Amino acid sequence: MPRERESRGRVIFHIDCNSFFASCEIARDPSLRGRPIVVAGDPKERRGIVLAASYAAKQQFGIYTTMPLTEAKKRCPSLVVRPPDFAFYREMSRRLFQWLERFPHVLERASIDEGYLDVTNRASIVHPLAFARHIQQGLLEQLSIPVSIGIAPNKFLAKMASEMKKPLGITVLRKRDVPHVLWPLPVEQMHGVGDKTARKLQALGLRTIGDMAKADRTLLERTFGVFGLRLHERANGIDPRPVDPEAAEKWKSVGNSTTLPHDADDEQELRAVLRQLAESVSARMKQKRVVSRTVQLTIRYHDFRTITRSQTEAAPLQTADDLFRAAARLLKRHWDGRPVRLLGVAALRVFDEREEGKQLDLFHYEEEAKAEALRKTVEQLRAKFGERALQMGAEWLSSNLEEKERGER
DNA sequence: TCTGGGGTCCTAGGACCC
DNA sequence: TCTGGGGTCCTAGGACCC
Repeated sequence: MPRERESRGRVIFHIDCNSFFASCEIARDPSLRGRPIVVAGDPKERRGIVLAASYAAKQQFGIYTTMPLTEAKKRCPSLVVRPPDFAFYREMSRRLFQWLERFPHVLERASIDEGYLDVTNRASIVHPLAFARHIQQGLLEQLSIPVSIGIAPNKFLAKMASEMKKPLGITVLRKRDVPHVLWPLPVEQMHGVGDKTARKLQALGLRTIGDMAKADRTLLERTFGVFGLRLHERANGIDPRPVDPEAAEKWKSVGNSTTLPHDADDEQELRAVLRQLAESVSARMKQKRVVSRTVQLTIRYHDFRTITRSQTEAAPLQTADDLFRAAARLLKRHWDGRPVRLLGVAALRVFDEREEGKQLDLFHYEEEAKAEALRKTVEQLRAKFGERALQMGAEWLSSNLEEKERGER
């Protein structure tokens, strides 16, 4: 089936915003245009790394994302620094996708600043290249957001293409271009290959995307499992994934985390942070109209070792109070008392709040089934051991439970 | 120059059920 | 007394991306 889809010859755009956070800041304050600017946190609060750099900062000063702000300032003393404003970037992202929705094509929101457009059936109306230029100009004029566009027969190649010319590039990558354009590139430039995978590939003697494309499939499968097979396919320019307009609605989790201004080992202080995180997660869940039964706590210790602990509740949660209680319980149970660098709260496996009723019904049904089973067991025990033994057992159990609860509080 | 904050997908093991 | 094989749900961690 994937083959069939491939052979139909799709036309996919990958639209990628250039230095999105920095572009948003320039859109808000046009006097920054052309100047070296970065979005970065406050170094005094240990959030001092570059989240986004304008093209002037990148090209003239060699500043890049994740570079410590102190280093960036060293390279460019006149650097303009803006603190991150994620709510504003989310709003700009919303406007950007709203603008793209004017077209009748299938649109997938892939992240805050990139999306895919399947223009297959409309390609004959306007030439894809002209259409790409139209989109690029429109977004620049209407929202002051520069984008690069990759045009290819599938998502992977479109993504690789949009990376090739920045900023404001438009790049066409056909299947037949793969051997001479993609294959000479080193493996770490392939989307999906990070540091660890690149090192493993190099250990196998595979240094370029072409090496991977021509490698033995079973070798890649033995080393990487299904991921290895996918690497082999992609290296050969094959990617059957459809552009999925519902991808963004299938939100899997909503979370917030924060690095503390200093390492903290005071429980009250940590609980106060959890309270704030719970508030913001709850607000975002309400905005998205989702609820969740699973709450996850993230603790990063001073040595950067990070643990996650989660618990699934019987009934769905959404309020800040409920999220806070669940997170605080996890903290109580799993924090080992060492100084904490970062805390995070997330709602996992979220679902539409309108489904909550159904889930609750199911929950009650299950609870009733459990209660019924328990009643039966009790009847059997009574018949076997008599009333007195049953009472003694119950007393012993409840005193035990109380002890356990005291321990947990 | 000590390393942000938002996510997704995959794997693997254990509990539990049939 | 020991034990199959399939499925689902839950939990934890790792790799990766923007």
